[in-house]
Amino acid sequence: DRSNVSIIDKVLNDKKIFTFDQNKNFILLKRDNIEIDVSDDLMISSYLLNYNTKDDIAYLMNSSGYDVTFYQNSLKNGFDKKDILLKARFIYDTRDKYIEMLEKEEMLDLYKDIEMPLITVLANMEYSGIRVDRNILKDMDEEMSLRLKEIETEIYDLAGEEFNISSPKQLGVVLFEKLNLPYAKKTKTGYKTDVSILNKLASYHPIINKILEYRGLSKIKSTYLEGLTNYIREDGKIHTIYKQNLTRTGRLSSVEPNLQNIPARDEDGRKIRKAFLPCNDMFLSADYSQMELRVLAHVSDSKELQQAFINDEDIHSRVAADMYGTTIDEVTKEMRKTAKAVIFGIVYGISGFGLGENLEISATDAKKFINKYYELYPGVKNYMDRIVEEAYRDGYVKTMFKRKRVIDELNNKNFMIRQSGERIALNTPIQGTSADIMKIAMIKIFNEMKEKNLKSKMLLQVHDELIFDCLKEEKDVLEELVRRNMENCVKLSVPFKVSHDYGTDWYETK
DNA sequence: GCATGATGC
DNA sequence: AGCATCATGC
Repeated sequence: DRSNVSIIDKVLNDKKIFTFDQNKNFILLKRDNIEIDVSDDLMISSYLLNYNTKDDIAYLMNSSGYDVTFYQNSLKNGFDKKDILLKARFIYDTRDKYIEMLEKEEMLDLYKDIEMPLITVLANMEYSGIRVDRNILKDMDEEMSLRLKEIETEIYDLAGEEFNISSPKQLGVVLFEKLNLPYAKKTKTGYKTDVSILNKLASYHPIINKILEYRGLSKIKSTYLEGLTNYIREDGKIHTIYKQNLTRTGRLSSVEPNLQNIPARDEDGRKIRKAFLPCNDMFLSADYSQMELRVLAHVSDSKELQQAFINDEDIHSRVAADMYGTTIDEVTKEMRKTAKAVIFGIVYGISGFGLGENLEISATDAKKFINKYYELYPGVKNYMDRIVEEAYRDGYVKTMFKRKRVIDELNNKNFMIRQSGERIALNTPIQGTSADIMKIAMIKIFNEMKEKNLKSKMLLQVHDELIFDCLKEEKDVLEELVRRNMENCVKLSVPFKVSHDYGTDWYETK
């Protein structure tokens, strides 16, 4: 009921305000040009403290003895006034307790200096939205329908029968029983038919590449061409929602739609980006290069890795040269690719098995690469041993900015699950610290843009990348401001490097 | 509602 | 192999 909404800012003007989900409040009130200054948000504090709150305070309250209606049910059956009062009372009554718990966990700074200020930044990005041209998507969709129809016919011809290509179950039967192809691997429900399996089969039968193409194109059609169109609003824009209380590492997630997984690598898919357009003159995109590896170099205090970044070397080539005992100039594409896979493995908390799968070599050979890497970068090895030991001792790990993640997997009876817990312990401080730093950069950039009264807007965040809708007269100021804040908001033992690009659509903005 | 498989960093 | 979201089949 918005009939009395205009009195809200008068009533709340000089008060301290505690909320649950200020982002939602912000966007509701923004329509009436009301901006209130919120001091505490229970959804955020409970998230940092590892409570399961989702987007509904009912989860939190009902797990401590209340019986309030879940938001989804209230939407269906109407809101009960008593319920609303109970929730408000709960927010007010528990505020001090939650602040105390944050302080005890050393997360008060994280809460006050990062997560609370970030709410406004995200709400503004969501409110701005990004312009998407539905006609571009429609044209691409029509072309895609034709291509899919063609491929479909070719697949039926090659298979000698018609079947549902989108059903992994039916496809498995065709490939492994009818065509008798090798590498048949079972899942619970049938045969595995994912990319890695199909790639191995490509040289055995021409149907395989057609299936891979069909899978890729139908993903583009259903999720992006059709999916995105459904989210274009009256204003011609897509307004994604950033979830600030979901991931276990501190990253954001993006939903309805997810704008953090718009195709980038595959050329066919990448074309989707042509439909994303600026409202001002152009997009500016700025991304951290090798963010997680730089964070690893810092948290592990690996002098060798740090030196490579200080020298601004191509890190994958550097590691390849060291691993194979050559100079950087002698590194081949294949050597670099292997080194890159090993480095990824390190960031994800390596196992010989996992790396072997990825490189399609035996686990034993993969383990040799890993050992070689440890020899070259003893600091990284020490870090990995230390963080796993600490995780077993404490039951949790923390990021550089004290974000905490409890790892229950480490107490599991199952060896595989404990191993997975060790990988989580290795990866979370790296991924989480990167997320912390990106959040700090976003807040600084947002505030400085506001201070300087810039009309350009921050629109999207994709983990290590920010996208702005830029006015041409603000181009130079914005570019300098963004780079300076991203590179300098946090000082590590290695420099951060930010690269940027401009474009009149998102496709052009490499 | 779960499993599978596509997409991103 | 770490962290995610969405579409589809069954």
